[in-house]
Amino acid sequence: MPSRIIVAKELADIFKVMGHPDRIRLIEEMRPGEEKDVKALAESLGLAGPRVSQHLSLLRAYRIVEERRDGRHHYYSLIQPQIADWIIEGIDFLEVRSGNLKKSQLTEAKKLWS
Amino acid sequence: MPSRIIVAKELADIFKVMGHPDRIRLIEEMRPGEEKDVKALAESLGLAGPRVSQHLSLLRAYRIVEERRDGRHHYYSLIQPQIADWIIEGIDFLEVRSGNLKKSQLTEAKKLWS
DNA sequence: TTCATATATGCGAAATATTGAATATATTAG
DNA sequence: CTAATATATTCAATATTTCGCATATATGAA
Repeated sequence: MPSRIIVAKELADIFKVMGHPDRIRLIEEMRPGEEKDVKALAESLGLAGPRVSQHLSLLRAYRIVEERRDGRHHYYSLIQPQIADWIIEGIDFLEVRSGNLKKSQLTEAKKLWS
Repeated sequence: MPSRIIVAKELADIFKVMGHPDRIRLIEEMRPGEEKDVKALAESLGLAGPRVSQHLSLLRAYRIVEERRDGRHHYYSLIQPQIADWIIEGIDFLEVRSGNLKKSQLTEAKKLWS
């Protein structure tokens, strides 16, 4: 099988993993090299614990995050912190898109995440 | 609604759009500023016309590609050609992932698409 | 007009993803 | 040990995507 097809498939897989707003926010919450436990992540996103845990286990399955256990706390961090920057670069491609978001929101989000 | 939530949602949307191997390959086929018609795209990917047309209409809905009609040919091109480069940068995050792909395949795909 | 080509759209079935709730496990405190 | 906390896993309902195929439209050729 040609390498392009394989690589396209693998790329599609991580895009799919990141194709969920909660997971994007989780990744950005773990910005370089902030490690956080599940409860802290759940609270800052305003989500239920089990949901965050589910998202994290998917991110872990795709080796985007890793887990460090300390007692009953599970601390998560990005395996490749640069992935958070790469996602932020993607914000540039939103500008062109129609209507429902203003340039100020894009720059604000960029700032908050950087 | 906080800008981070809105932007995360919008980012997730384009990630979702790119979360399909055919669409990634389509984008890379239209590399800067190669415009191609549906038949040419379908042939180089080895896919049926209608499938490619469906993918393209999704990419168009998300303003990733634009269409130029000339007679019965519809030529597609990237609205923001840099998006193809950005996707290629994402290949770096695949290296860490387990097993089924070799470093040589990653560099080969990168080369073929660049 | 009729035919062939290029592309788009609609449809239904199968596969996948998301959700919230319930339950399970592991760890520490008392 | 028991209770409480932190996290993970499972389950079923629902929603969304994907796929292949059939059909529709639009253009140009004869």
